[in-house]
Amino acid sequence: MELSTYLPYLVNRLGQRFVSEITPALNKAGVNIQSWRVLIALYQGGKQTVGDLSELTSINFSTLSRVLDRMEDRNLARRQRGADDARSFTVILTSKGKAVTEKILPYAKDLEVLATSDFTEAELNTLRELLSKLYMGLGSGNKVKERMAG
Amino acid sequence: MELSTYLPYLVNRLGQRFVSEITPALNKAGVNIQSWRVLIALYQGGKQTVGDLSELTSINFSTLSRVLDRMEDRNLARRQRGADDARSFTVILTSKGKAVTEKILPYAKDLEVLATSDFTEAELNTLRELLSKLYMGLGSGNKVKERMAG
DNA sequence: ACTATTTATTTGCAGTATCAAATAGTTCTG
DNA sequence: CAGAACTATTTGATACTGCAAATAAATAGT
Repeated sequence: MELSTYLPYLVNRLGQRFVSEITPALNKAGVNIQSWRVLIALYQGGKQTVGDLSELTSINFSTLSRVLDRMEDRNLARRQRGADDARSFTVILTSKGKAVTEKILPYAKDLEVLATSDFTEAELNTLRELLSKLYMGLGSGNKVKERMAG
Repeated sequence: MELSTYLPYLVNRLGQRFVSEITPALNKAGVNIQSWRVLIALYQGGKQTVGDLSELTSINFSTLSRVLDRMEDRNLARRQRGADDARSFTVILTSKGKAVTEKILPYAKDLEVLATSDFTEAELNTLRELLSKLYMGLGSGNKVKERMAG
């Protein structure tokens, strides 16, 4: 086990670093990392159910439920009973939520731009593609689980 | 802000997925994800101070302190006053810690192998290099912070 | 229509994380 | 070598997370 080439290790440490780099900007705006993930997901993806939001943000649905409580308390988002299916809730950004998102967005963009200033466009595209491919390859109900079970 | 190409997003969801894929194997062995990170770090890196371990595992030092408490309770690792510098503690794997690590290791390796079964060797190497390069580029005291401050 | 099953979300609870302050030990400076 | 400044780690307080069970609504089978 060579840690320095082990993908879960490489991905985890990078993710942690992204979080610690963006955190000061989030603090200034009074939101935490999870709320921020919800904010951009809603900002970009538009209103969606709690379940879809959980999938999109990779936040456990039970955790997400409480993140949404806090966001409602702070008037960043609202839940609305699903019109078609009353089991579900549709989550929407409030205008304050939108404003807060737009305040943070420049920092978030800068973070990526500056972090990749040594990258060529080709490298950037390759990295994005490989990260997506790997994510897809790890989807639930796949060969990993099958083999693990044995 | 296109979420599907935003690196912090791509990295976070992949990291979460790695965690959820390895978790069943960890549960069977009675350790959580943080303890597992410490275990492999010690297994591969040998004994080291709490601070070095925090750096290597990306676990907040204060969190790590308590993770180590639990690991000592479960006899997976031990702290030893630093010989040269008595402020520091050297953390070492116990034989039980080593055994548990070796029990989990095959699953951890499989996880990576199976997740990348569609990858060519070249793609794998590229991905690892780019992840490392990005991590290095985000190091503390760098241009990101400088520009963020302005 | 009536009960069983499935799906979406929340909640109870116990564990886990993080910030800031405290502790303990070291180094630097005069 | 005394005291100030620094470094490594722990602890207190508080907030956050996630599993499993509970709730609530939809759908299926009879």
